[in-house]
Amino acid sequence: MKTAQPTAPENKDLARKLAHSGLRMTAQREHVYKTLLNQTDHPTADDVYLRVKADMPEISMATVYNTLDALVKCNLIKQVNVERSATRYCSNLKEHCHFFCEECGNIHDINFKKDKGVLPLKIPKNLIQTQVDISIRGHCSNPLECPKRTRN
Amino acid sequence: MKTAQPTAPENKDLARKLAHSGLRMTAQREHVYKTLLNQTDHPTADDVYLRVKADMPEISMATVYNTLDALVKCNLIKQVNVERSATRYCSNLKEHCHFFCEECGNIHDINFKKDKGVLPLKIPKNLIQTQVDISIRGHCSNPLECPKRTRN
DNA sequence: TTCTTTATTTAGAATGATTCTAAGTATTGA
DNA sequence: TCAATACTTAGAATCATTCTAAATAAAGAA
Repeated sequence: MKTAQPTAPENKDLARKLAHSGLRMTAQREHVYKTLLNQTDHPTADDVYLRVKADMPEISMATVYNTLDALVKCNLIKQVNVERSATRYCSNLKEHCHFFCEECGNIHDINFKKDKGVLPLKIPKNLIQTQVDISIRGHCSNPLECPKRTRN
Repeated sequence: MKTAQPTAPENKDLARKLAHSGLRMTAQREHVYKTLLNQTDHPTADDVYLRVKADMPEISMATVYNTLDALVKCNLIKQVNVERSATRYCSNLKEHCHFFCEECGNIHDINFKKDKGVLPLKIPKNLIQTQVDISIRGHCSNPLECPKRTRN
């Protein structure tokens, strides 16, 4: 295992935040993090793998996934699309969004208020929007209404 | 192939909407659609497969997927979580949401306005929200800024 | 130091949702 | 009744991700 350089200022910060979660600073983690900091696009795990591989040819895909998970847990990066389990379908055609319970896995429909407000977003003029999806994550407060789901 | 019963009123409606997209009414499509109409949960393709299979044991998974796609295209049902390609990561920790260009596949960060309004949602009291994700789909209006992406 | 424990990395296998393929079957319209 | 097209099917293929087991590295104790 290569030793990381914790002397650079951004590395000190990374090392401190990793340590706060009981994780060690490693050369692999440093490379993955630096790669993400330098990118303005939203790379996939495979993108990150290929970019880091240029500097560190021996890194493995598993390490990239492990490191991305670690960085997400340390609040150093964010995941753009979280839901990776099976796509779900519904026949409710009224405009609504979804509440996903992280404990039981159930999805509840949430209706919009009649006098819809405007979303507080600055959308650049060159981007034409066709659809807005709002999804809420959280949990059901009543345990009786939030039974642990058996199947995913 | 079993013949569907286009005499029932909801079947007439289904047949009409399918025909509007140049699709035929079949027993399989009728069963899949009826199964979704009867469910208040948000079943996965596999859930639908198992439920339809009870009435129609010979149906295949491929048909369920094909039918779900067809029903989505006819605006008869909706997909809850659309993004099935690789998860993406970003190091922008400011509160923001994402604009996904359906033409080039690029993702742009969209910032919130400073004086954030309240989302026009009626969230039941028993649901405790921890996170709200807003994602916008559309396209870049300037073709120069929206080059077709080569890799997914 | 030296030992022990624990963390990390790795290659490759396994998984799971979805899509593809090729063949067979049904329906339509000429 | 025939030809063209649509639809269904089983099973293979794909792709992102997770798992596994072994090897390596670092940290803390003696």
